[in-house]
Amino acid sequence: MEKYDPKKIEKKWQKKWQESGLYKDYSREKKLYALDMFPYPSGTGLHVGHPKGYIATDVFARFKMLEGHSVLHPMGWDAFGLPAENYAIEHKIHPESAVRENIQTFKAQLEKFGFTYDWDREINTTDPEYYKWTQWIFLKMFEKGLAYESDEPINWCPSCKTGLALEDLENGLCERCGSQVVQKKMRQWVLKMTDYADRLLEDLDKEGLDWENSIVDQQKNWIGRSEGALIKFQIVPKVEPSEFRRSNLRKERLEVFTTRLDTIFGCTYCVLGPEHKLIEKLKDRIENYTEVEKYIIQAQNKTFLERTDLQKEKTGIELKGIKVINPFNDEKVPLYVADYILGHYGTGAVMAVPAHDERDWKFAKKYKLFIREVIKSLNGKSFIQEEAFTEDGKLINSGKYSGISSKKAREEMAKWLEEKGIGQKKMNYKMRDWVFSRQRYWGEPIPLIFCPECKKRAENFSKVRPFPSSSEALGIPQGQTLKNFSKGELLNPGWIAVQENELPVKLPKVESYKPTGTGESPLANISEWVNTTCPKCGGPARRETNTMPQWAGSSWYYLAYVMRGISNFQFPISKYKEEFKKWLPVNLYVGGAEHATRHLLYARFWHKFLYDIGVVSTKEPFQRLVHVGLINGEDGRKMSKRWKNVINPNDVIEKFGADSIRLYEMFMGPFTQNIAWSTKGVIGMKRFLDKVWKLKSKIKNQKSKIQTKNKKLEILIHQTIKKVADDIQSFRFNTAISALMILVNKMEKESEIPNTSYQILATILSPFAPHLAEELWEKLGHGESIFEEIWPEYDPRLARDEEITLIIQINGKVRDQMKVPAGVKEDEAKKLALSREKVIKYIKDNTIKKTVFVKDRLVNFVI
RNA sequence: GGGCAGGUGGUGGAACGGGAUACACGCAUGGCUUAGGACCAUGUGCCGCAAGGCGUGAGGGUUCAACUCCCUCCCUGCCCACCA
Repeated sequence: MEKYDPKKIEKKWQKKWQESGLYKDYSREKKLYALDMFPYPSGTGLHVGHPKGYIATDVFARFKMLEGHSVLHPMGWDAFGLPAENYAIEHKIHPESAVRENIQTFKAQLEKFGFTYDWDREINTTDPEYYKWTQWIFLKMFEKGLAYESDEPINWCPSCKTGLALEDLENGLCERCGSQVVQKKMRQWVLKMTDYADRLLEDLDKEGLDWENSIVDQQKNWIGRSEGALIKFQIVPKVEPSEFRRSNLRKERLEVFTTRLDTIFGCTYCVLGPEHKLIEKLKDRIENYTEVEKYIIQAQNKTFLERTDLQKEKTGIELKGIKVINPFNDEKVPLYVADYILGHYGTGAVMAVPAHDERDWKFAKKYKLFIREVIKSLNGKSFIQEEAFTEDGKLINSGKYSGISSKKAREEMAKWLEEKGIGQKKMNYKMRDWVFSRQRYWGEPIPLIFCPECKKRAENFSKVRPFPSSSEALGIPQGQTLKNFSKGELLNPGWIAVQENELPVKLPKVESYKPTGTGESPLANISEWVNTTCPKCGGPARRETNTMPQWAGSSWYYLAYVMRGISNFQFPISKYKEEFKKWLPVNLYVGGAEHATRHLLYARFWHKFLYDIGVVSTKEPFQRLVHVGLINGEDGRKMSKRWKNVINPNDVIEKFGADSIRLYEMFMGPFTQNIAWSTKGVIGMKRFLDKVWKLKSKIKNQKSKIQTKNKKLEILIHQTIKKVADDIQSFRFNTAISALMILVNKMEKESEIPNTSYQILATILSPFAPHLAEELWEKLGHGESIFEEIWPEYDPRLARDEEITLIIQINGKVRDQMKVPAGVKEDEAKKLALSREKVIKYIKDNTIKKTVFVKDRLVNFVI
């Protein structure tokens, strides 16, 4: 007999499958959209870790095809952004050709696995026809007032020479290159993601998503909603009574945010972050301003790392001459500046309650400030001089609120604040708006044009009708423009949207695509591209030269695959709505956990926006999300060039075949877990496939269905059909394969196997080892592909054993076992058990106090 | 410091509250062979000649019965981190 030679059969089937369009039957009633997080074609090629997720979706896709679904299973390239650009700079080639080369490498590698991709739907985020739509979505957001220009300080990476979103930092270092990030004020485009914070948070629970807890929690954590209150502390005016009226200082207030309003009677001082604007305003009144200024400069010079490193030691300085008034007890308390207060969270200022907050407690101890206890723990113990008590409890020393619970106090105090008009309940979020511009070449150009004339007009218009800055407060009907200006154009005077029919705004060719370092994108140097005319008034205007971040193109790509089914990205959007309805939401989304807080939040944000403007009809894009565990090097360390432990899938496929590596990566352990690679393990899979191959010689060609002579084999087959199906459905591939192995081991021991049994084996193995299964199928004389088959049905009665082994325990310890017919009754089982020699020996003359019987499982005698 | 996931043989790992270690790797012994990362058979948690005893990070608890549920603690990985 011929040997199993994966090299020979795999190429053959890969070619046939692609040519026959086997995967492109999209007409079936049942539909499934299986999606992988698409790769950055990075230049180093794939290592064996990358395809793990792709194999899983492929197994799932093939399984669903066998169950009669039309399956959409596409693949594409996320090719914009820093990795591609840095690679290009390093190798001194244009990013475009680098990307082209790398895609070729990646694609060649992927094709060897025999995936069910519909390559007709391949996408590439750097294709102008693709980013036309990335730009279009941005323009829609701009139009609705969700994009705004901002000069706020941003995180600047001096090495990558670009601004970074908070999400792009790792311990204060640039995630890409590890450089120290500095704060720099810069003009940026920012997307108002915080407008969607509540929906992004709540829909995680409300929309019935089938996501892993860990990822849901990470997102919730990142959004970081906390319920609290805003309180205005009046600043004590330092003026003579006669001047009081004239002074505008009397109106000066300090606004703080707290989640522990119930502790406010324990507020013995307040603290500002070094960035707080009030310091500058009160400059003249601060008696020790020189020292304060010194402290602030010091604090700002501290790098991100230093500020977090210095956790143990809290520093700060009092603003001498300034006091603020606690509205609840009219107490005048001192005001400090300290760098443990973050400028960007809440209002950048806190009321300090040292008795009930860890940080305030440490600070108060260090500077010997008064600590007043106002919350008593329910067990009454108090160690306020030893440590802060931060839990809820009962209020004391709190005027009329004394005696009530923390929870109730928060309610009532907030009500009081609102009545007095000096505060209110307020949600706060850790999540911030998305800094959306990058000062780099290799990204989508932001399709906006700056027109000085239109700026004047827009400003004049805004003067006539004062324009609120918050988009939700605008209340302008969707799509409507005022005096020809969209919401976005009025929010950002002078910035005019490129017309839809002018899209895409293509990236121009450029001499040097290296960052300029001045904070401007290299695009700024190309005057013939930058200088243009205003689409609104026709006057001279300039293009925006910033580009979009890498995350832009990946925030909607799952829609692009669907669009490719209809046309190659032509306008208008209405063309695609039906198709979106047909395929969305994505039924299965598989990818790395590292995207839990960035890509997945951005994509959900964009999807919700597209839902709001009527493009898609589901509130969430991804119905089921599974995260793939990493494959580490054989040494247990992360696979990387640095450790010389990288394994190229090509080499593995060359030696053992694609089916073996597919099988191995699914068998190595629980899918979501990180596990070290083992080439030995692949060998084991090759052995298994060899066995399956050789089993063919045992086929006894008989026509009848699973024949009854070999009842045990028949039962095992039915059990395996069920087990493999259940396990694939719940991503327990390792145990599915183990079940297949048990079946094969059993078949091996038989002298002959019915033809039908062998065909069932081939079918249920086919999602994992498609090439081998297809080859065997052909050899068995079938003209059609095995993937046109239907997943075999199992007989639920047969899937259960009819003879089972009943365990006999004495005092919970296993002492004996016996074979009995399934479904045996308690009395019968007891009688049988008690007649057994071993049982008699153990029981001797003890009395049986109790007997526990579990049907088809065990009988336990307690003596 | 917070959140999440984990801790089971020499290794990767199985196990609806019911036989701990399925399946695979490795190893050992024997066989086979024109010698290969081949194949076949048997064995393989620990102690013990055996009967038997002990075993799922540690300690407690619930239960007839705990890897599984509850409490306390230790350790590892990932994510977040002065978040008011």
